[in-house]
Amino acid sequence: MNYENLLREHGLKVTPQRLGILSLMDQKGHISVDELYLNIKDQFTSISLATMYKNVNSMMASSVITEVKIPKQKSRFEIAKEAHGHLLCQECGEFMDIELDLEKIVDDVSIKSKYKLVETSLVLSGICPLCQHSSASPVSIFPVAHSHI
Amino acid sequence: MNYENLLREHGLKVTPQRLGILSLMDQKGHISVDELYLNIKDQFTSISLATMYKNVNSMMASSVITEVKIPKQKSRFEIAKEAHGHLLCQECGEFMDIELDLEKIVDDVSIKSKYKLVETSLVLSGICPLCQHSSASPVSIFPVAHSHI
DNA sequence: CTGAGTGCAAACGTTTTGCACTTGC
DNA sequence: GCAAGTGCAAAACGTTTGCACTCAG
Repeated sequence: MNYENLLREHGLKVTPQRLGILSLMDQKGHISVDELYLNIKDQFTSISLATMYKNVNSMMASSVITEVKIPKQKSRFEIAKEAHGHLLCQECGEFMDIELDLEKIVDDVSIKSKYKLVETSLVLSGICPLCQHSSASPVSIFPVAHSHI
Repeated sequence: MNYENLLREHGLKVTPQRLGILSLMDQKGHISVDELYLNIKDQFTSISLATMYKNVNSMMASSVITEVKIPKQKSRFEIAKEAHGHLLCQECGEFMDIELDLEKIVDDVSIKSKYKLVETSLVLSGICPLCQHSSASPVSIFPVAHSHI
């Protein structure tokens, strides 16, 4: 993915900090502001949290990235892409995209409500296959558990 | 609805404050902590915000209420009920429940991902019928706009 | 060159915590 | 009577802002 063009297309200046943020976001898929900050300090030792927030906010405003709000967790951010859903393991915190075919539901709701729908946000939560078997541990709340390698 | 039993069934003590919170939540449907606090001060002049948060947290922990996270907005809380979705007008902030038939999608995702799904969170956002016609105002961000009477 | 972006410190709003007091059961 | 809940003030967060400096275009 070409982050420079991505930024330019949305009218934002290209800075090393922004490139770092986007590349990290692209690698990790979904990431919270503080994870982002912790990780990026390796490359930009003097970057400030304020800069992180300013960039996250400006990139959200220009729709370069989007915020994913997850029940009982802090928001994560991802590079904007076509509509899709998210799947969360409540045990180990694994979090992934899922393809989504909400057309039927969206059409149905549009007709009944007469709303003009422009955005959908779906998060399904449950227990991933690994957590179902391994350690039938009761209430482990993240962060981190086993690795899904 | 019988709030006293609701609390007892979930192992929480019945206090006037909690009854007030639940009744308010029931009336308003979805409400944020500070709206809750503002409204409840009429009845409990000396209630503290800390108590509000403690109660919201304990009732969430015992699944008496659930949190609804909405893109670009503060969380609202509602009394727990069967799975359903939410519909938000981005213009005026109208927010309502919608019936949901996600069975097909949930089944599909379960099979493909092997997750055991236990929770779904869906928010559809768009423009309500009234906002589509009335004032084609550009970027009005809430709170409050016209009344949907 | 100029406006946008950066970094720092301070300010802000929200949520949590510790502690003494009160209340539900 | 005792654990749980309440209220207050203080602390801890997360996020934003103002300002001087730097850098991208």
